[in-house]
Amino acid sequence: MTVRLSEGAIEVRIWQQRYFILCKHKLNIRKIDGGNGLSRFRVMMSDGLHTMSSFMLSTQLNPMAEQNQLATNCVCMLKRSVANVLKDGRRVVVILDMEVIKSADQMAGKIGDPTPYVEGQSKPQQSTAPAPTVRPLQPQNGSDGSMNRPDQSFGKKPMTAPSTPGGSSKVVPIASLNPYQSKWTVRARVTNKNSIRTWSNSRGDGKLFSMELVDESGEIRATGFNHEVDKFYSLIEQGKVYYISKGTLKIANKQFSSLKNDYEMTLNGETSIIPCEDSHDVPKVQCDFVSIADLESREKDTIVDVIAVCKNTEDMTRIMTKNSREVSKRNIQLMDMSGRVIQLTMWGNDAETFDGSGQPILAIKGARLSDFGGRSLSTLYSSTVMINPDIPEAYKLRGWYDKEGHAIDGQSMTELRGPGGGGGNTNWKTLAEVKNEHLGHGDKADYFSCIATIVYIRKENCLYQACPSKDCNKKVVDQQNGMYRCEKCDKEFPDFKYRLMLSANIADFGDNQWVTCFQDSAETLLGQNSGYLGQLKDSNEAAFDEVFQHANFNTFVFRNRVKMETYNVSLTEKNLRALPHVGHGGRAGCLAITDGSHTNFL
DNA sequence: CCCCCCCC
Repeated sequence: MTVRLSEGAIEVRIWQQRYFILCKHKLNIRKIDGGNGLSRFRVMMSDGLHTMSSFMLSTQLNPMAEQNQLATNCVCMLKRSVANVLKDGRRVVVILDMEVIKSADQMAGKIGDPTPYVEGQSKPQQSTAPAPTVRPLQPQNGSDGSMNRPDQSFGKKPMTAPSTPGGSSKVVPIASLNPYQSKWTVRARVTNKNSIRTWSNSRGDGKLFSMELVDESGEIRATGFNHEVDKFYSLIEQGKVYYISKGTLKIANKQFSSLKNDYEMTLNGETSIIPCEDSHDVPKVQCDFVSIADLESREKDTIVDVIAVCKNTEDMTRIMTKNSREVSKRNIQLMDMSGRVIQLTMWGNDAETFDGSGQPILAIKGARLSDFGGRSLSTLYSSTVMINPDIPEAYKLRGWYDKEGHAIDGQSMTELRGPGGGGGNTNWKTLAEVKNEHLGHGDKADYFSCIATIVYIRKENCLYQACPSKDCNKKVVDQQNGMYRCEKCDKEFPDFKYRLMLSANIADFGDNQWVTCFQDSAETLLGQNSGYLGQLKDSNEAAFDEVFQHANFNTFVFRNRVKMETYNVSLTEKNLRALPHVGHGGRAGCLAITDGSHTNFL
């Protein structure tokens, strides 16, 4: 079986759908702009007449080289590439996709007697226009067993860029963007636009927003900082299509993005963004849905796309994060055609506004898989939650659920813990075990439940004056002029709200332990709300004391978080000392009350 | 140049 190389292709600079024989490849150790140490392979190829050594493999083709598919004398067909002239005039062809159609051992050796191609040495075929004069070669069809996949080059129909301020740069597919080329335009749909965020760290501070762009070739994340936030943020509408020209491309940090692209785009001073009106052909979000049943075998913390029926919606709750921020949270249960169920936690605005009535279909792009309760999902800031999306998978699921799925309970991937959760894996401990087993001494907090009796509650400093704003519970400073200042909100208020932080000593048959109870559990323990207690404290000390007396010797089921914590013990010494403090630094979330014979779940 | 993504 003979192979015909694309003789002359190097000279006329036509790469796509052309056949080359590989002369050698080597690891290029030079780091590219913004590179993070990724290997880059440089390849020398011959078209039978000439050799050219300035082919680069895009990083997604690294496995081909690493797995030794690119041995000398194998024949390659270039499917997609981007040609590029560097500032010093050298030409580089970045190979985005290629196929080895003949391995080296199928070949007798090199083909022809090629000589190194020197720019300008041969008679130029075209002095000005780079347009091809040779007709495209037909790819060899399957007779030699090679696959004849359709060219994946971009766009079936001709694409014309609008006259952009920077001149007419060519519309290119997102998949071809790379750090070597700066003059390009993509025509892309904004599938996810994140709100403006500010940061402040040792390297400086500023603001940024990011968005996700999609065209039919692929997707990429784009970020604008500071000046570009002012310039572009308000122009961009999620779901709309834009011509975006010029931006900086750098290696994507996969740790923070699930998008299928090796690169990310940064909008810069050269960037232009122009709305595109006729845009129906540009695809919407691209998802790679994983069946819920398959989530069992996926690694924790991976980012996945899921489409499922919202089978059950729990009420929204507010929780306190470790950094004392209060945030809205809502759990829902999702089921798909695998018949399996998984819990999804949504946060913030998503949690507040979600309406699960009518059991909608949810498509979530970029949810994070957690191992909580076995397997569960959580949305991230970068997740896209689509309700009843207009895609075939959604209609299929709707039909399935209405016909049969609704009757299935569905085995859950998420085992719910704690009293009332139905799961049998509550981490019951006696207080002695908590100490002996050094719970809370690890990197992460431990959680345990116990049955214990209140033996003492400190009433000193149990109430504090907190910021009255809805989502802030920070202690305020009394300005002694009728105003109260919140440092966190950087505001003064004419009022405050009372909140509880209670130290209680609890005991079981073998030991006792100090625990800290925050607002909700403290109110449960005392049987009064914090506002009323605040009033009592100022108006009727005897009644206030009575509440604490009354709370003593009641028995509860406590659900606790335990974590060794450090805090400043002495401000009088010159050097602040941080001493470990075996902690009740956690939350004694009282989830249930027992009177010894009954257990009443709250 | 970000990269926070929370709670059980």
